[in-house]
Amino acid sequence: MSDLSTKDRLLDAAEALFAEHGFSGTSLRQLTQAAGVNLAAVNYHFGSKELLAHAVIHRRFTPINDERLALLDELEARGEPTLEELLGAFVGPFIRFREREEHALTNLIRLMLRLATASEEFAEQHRKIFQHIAERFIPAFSAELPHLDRKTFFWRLNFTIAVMAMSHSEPERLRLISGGECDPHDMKESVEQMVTFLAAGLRADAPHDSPEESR
Amino acid sequence: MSDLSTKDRLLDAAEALFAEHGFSGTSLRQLTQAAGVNLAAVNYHFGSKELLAHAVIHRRFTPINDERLALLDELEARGEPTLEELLGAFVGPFIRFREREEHALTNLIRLMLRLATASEEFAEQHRKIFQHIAERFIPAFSAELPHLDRKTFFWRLNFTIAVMAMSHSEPERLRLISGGECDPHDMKESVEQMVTFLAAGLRADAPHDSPEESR
DNA sequence: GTATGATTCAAACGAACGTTTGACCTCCAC
DNA sequence: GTGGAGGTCAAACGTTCGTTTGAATCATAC
Repeated sequence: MSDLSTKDRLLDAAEALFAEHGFSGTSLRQLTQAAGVNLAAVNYHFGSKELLAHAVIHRRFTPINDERLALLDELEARGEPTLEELLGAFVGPFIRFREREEHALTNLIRLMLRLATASEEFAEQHRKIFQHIAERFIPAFSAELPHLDRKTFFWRLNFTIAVMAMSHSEPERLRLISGGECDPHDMKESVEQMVTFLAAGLRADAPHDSPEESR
Repeated sequence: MSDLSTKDRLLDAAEALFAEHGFSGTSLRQLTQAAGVNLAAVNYHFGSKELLAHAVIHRRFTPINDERLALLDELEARGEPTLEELLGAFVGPFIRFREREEHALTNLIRLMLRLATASEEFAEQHRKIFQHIAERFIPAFSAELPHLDRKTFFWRLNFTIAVMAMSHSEPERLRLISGGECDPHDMKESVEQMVTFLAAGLRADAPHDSPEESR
């Protein structure tokens, strides 16, 4: 059927099935059958069902986050980047990944959201993956939003992450609420809409202009 | 332990456990034990594990959505509402629910997001729950954003829903990325930050000022 | 008190689960 | 060709799953 290795076929099948039916909702028998490999292959190659899920996450997010950091390096080497450029580096790698593999990212982010609440061990793993991203992007965004107090800054950064995550994890809701008028898979439109909306939200004046705390 | 009916105790336990471990990750044995009722009670009162999940969703969202519609009625009776007032009616009932029952809403929205992708039947059920909300709020928001073409309007409405859903379903990420500086459970702050951010994003000029399509 | 319907209970049903095992391939080094 | 490591395989392990059953218990009406 395919010339991929057993390992890769398991990762591909796991990515799709875990996202569709959840971690516990997917049995190793379904999974190995979908991958066209033997039932015992999961435990042979990955050690357990749980470690397979970790491997699925890491395979995808490592290159995406590397690209985000590389883009930020590039921007900062050219001088102080604009807010729009920063947002482009923040969301762009996800968009380009989706252009190459349409459904993989949706599956991946759904899986991520599900596993994050599944166990402390998963949460800790995921925290590690995004630590470098936070360390680099928080100061960069902060420098472009000097009028915001720290609290407001973090609230809005969290909103930004929410928009990104949900846009990728639940793309079909856009089609549904728009009555089919919008195409969530138009990647050029997606990044334009996201950056415009988020830039305006981030730039707005802080809600309480005379904060009693943390300026 | 409590004077609640068997039905209510099952709904409470299901809401918490489904959200924490997922639908398939929660066994009826765990669930009935947590509720302090007999294993057979789920099938006796609800018919099946799946129908119990439906009941959990409906019990909570029906009053919340009723309150959202009532607030909109009230606003429209007083004349044309501002964008901030509309956002207040859109997000307020969730906030007030969370003030009463701290963890219930987080559990509920997580469950909703998980079940939405679980099966076509679930998705259809959920579509029905929000149909009236869409029918009433879309024209109201649209009237306050006359400068937006229809496509841009729907993209941003979807972003708005994303911010609401994720803020409630993953409150702890805000605390994490802010290094503990922000309190996601400060409800007054939450609604202020959300409304300010979303209003600015919604009001921004459309990304392509000379759209070749749908004005 | 006794009949009746609603509810709860312990026990059991067959099916499916994640994991382990040991035999069996395959392929390259020697 | 012989040895051994890496990989695959069918089969079985004990456990847990959602659901069903039929008897026991409860509340209410007569």
